[in-house]
Amino acid sequence: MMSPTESVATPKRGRPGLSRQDVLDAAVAAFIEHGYDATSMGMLSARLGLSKAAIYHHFPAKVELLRAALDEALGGLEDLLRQDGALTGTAERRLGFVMSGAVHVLIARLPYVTLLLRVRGNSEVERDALARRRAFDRAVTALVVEARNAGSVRADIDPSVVTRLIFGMVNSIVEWYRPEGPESADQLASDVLAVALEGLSAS
Amino acid sequence: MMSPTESVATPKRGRPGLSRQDVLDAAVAAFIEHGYDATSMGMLSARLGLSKAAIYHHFPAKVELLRAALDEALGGLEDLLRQDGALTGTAERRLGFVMSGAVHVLIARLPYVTLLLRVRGNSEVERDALARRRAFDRAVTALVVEARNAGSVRADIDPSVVTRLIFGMVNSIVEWYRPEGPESADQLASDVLAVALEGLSAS
DNA sequence: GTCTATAAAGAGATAGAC
DNA sequence: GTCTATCTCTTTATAGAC
Repeated sequence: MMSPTESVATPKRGRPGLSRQDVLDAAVAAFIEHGYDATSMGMLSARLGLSKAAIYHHFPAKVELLRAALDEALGGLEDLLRQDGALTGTAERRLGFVMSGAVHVLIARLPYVTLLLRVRGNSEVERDALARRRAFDRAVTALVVEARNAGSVRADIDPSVVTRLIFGMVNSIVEWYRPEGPESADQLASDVLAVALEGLSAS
Repeated sequence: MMSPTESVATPKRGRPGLSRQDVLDAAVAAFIEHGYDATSMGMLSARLGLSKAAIYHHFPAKVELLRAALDEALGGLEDLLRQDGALTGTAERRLGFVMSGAVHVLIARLPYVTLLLRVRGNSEVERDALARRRAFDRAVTALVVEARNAGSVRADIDPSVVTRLIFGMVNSIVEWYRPEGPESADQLASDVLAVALEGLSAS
């Protein structure tokens, strides 16, 4: 996760010396609470205990904070589709891998994915993110269609409706999951897979 | 839905004469696109072809537009819990009634419910709405627990996790459902019930 | 790496005319 | 029922000192 040369950022050198990552994390938390547009640089500077101007040393504009956050979320999802479990095996197993993997990505990058799921396309950066998200959705729908053709997914409901419902369920986890809570990521991923595949009815 | 005296609003009397409902609908559409806080009175006035000041004739403050919209959504959900199908019959049938009914409320009041689901509690009005929404969630969770004790809902997963996952699926419909699309509300409600109860696996 | 000061634009809301 | 004009505060971003 870190380049050998420790990259460009200087985690601690000035006085307080906030890192680029510190600034980004605070910004993402604020964007989630108030929405990106409604979050002012003044609110960020208050959270960080920094002047507004100092933030511009780390990021050249407000929108670059958003871009960095969304890229973090999308990178995780796109990596998932490139992994072995998403590419080899039966359609059913690949679909299960992607569903479970999406839960893990969502939890591992919770604030970034939360922000991604709230983007509505009100700027160029947001529209770019939406396009990448749609590409991910299309890949998953293709997987559902494959599994359906193989006879492992129910054929009485439109595949894109099934995909939307299942990923609606997965994505809704950002609304309530907290890392300090009782559920582990593995447990939750297994619960999601169980409910998605078998439903909530008692077997 | 209409009082006998046709209520206080004057749908058409001045010159263009926009009704209170016209203003509210335009405001809700804008709040959904940009978020409540990020929507300015100037944007609303531009959408309506009206001056900013004219909006204050219909609503005394920006926050009253939000209050009216959220009340519309919450009223629909609260009514649902008071209906006969939610109060009598087996726990399993009551739960099914509420799930299916929630899909119908969501579709019938799509913009209002969409707005409700985006509220984060950043003002008194939003916190009041969240409290009413939590009360609805608690009632549904209680229904899940009942159905589970009766043996009709799987017991291997925490009831509140099951409730959250299922209503995450239901609520996600606001992200993509369009009334002009191919799916009818009845069809979608039946699809949701099928996936929620039986899962996506081929039977 | 952080600060103060500032510019230029836009915010919510009100007054008072018609 | 809608308008113009205005008040006051906050917005993003920059300049330049330390």
